[in-house]
Amino acid sequence: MNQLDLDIQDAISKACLACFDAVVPAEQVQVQRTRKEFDGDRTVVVFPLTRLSKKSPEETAQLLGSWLVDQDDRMTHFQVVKGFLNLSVSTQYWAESLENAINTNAFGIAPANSKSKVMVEFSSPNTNKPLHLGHLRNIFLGFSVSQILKAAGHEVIKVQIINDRGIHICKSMVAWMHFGEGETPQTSGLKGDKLVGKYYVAFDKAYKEQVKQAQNSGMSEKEAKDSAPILTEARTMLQKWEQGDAETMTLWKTMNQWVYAGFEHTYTEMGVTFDQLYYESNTYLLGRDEVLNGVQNGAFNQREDGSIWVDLSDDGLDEKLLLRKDGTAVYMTQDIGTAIQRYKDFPGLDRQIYTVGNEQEYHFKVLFKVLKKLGIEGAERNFHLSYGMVELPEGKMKSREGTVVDADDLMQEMAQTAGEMAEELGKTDGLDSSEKENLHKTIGYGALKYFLLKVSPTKSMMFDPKASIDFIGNTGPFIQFNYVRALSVLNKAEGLIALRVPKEDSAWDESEIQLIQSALEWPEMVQAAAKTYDPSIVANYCYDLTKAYSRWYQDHPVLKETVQAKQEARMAICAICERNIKAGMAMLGIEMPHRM
RNA sequence: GGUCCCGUAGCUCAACUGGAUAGAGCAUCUGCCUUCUAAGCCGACGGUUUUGGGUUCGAGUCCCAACGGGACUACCA
Repeated sequence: MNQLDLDIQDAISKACLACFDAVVPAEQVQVQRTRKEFDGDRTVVVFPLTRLSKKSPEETAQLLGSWLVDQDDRMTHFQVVKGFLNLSVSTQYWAESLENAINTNAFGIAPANSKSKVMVEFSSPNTNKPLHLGHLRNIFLGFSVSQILKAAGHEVIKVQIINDRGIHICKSMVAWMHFGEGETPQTSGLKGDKLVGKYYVAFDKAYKEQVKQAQNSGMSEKEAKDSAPILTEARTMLQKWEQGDAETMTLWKTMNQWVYAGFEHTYTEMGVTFDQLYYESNTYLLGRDEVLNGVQNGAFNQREDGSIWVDLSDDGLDEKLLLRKDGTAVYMTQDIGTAIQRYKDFPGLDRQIYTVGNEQEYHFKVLFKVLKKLGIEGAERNFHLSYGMVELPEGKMKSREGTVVDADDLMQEMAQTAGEMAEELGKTDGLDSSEKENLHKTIGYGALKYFLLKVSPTKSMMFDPKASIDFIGNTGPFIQFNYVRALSVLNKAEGLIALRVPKEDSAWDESEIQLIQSALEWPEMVQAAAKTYDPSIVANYCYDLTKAYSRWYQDHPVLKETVQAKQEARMAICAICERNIKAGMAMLGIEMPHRM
């Protein structure tokens, strides 16, 4: 909440005491921006106060209004509509606030490291197949949230846990040994993750054939599925891996390196980086001791067969397995170990944010409760940044059915479409080929990121590859385009018009005062987005501000304006919009072009 | 069966966390380039917020029920 609203709350609280002899805590006074169809800038909702004033809503509002206008010289006049007290704030106040904002370095951004240290985990891929559309939502969300938290003053550590071990990797390895003929990314010209993914598919194909054959020779389906020779091979390989067999380890390392190189390429294209990587092969054994300690402390209980469970029925959850009877780890065991390890790796870590799909909500509820039972201080502050599935028109993505939308392909298509459109509109005349390529990527990737981030994370969303992503309307490129226009004005005005904010009423019109108010809401938006871990708040703010700017831009020329004060006022509007939009889009991981 | 999400214009999404006449974009129709970039702007069309109750000055928002969609409920990861 901004200072003006706080002051109004405070004043209303005092006014209630003075006028009605009633005690109203300031924070209970509802202050909001006045709807545009009414006269005024700020609205106080007086309905809740009528019980104390013992007067009608209109009468109450009248009394409070005159008291306030009398006391606070920022208020010029007021109007009462039903139970709403609409206050008009002086143009001078808005102009001064705008001046402050423009003179503030990085307006809306809190000082670095002024708040607690947080860790954001996102992406967290398997190493047996390439990244797809679902990963894109995850990665953009996680990255954006970390940028937002940083802007809100937190120290942020971006991590991913790489799921680099297990039966799925062994499947790719076995298939490569059978069918690969020594193929490498270099010899095949394939991206490493694509190459490994290709053998994962090859495994599945061979496996299905073997199952079918076995069934044809009279075996039951279950038996056939369980005893397919190629699956047995994969299992054997997993055992060898766990024993540290040298040959297996070498192949495993080689193929994983291919995948990492492939992922790295994709992350670079996205503009995404990590501060620390965790590998499951290093962490999957962590956690067992923690669980055993928990048994000692009485936090968990061990059954007769030796398996260890946590009883969360008091928290409305079930009993949950933490360690198998043979003493081996389950997913939860590993996550417990990894979480604790991270607290050790980063002393002073306040909390961890896990960007993982909503199908794992139950898992994380359990994890946080378990951490609490283990005595981790602040475990309840951890947050599962849960997001809905990205659905395709034909239903869910299924890698086996070939309905996955590949991340690299999609990004490339986006850039290509942006290029075709730019060409058609004659936007890229005079640019060399590498400048063109960069511009097309900026626009195409911007459209994709914005599309995936403008929706609230909790909602599942529809993605139609043919129709979904547009470059006009409520889109990333729309925002980029208007940013470029603002930038263009500022560049052309440089040296001609001073960046100076005039205070007199005659310099401003109503639409400009509205724009100033929207621009001044920026810091609150950053805080709100950080508090709820929700980039869509930033995305929607950027759009709303851009839309308002674009409307205004249409009939408020800057360079051609002849009245100096008005010209300066318009310059200031362009400047603050340009800055806020750029900062907001940066938090979404979206670059801004200089022309388009 | 139990738990959790979701249901708003033909489609994709908003609605400042209980406030005023529910807003944008797409699609459809229609105007505006001799004007700082038309990937833009103006206008029109489009709604019983799934349904039925309840809470109160006031409900898309909170509570209950029903209907519809999704997820979870593995000694898988």
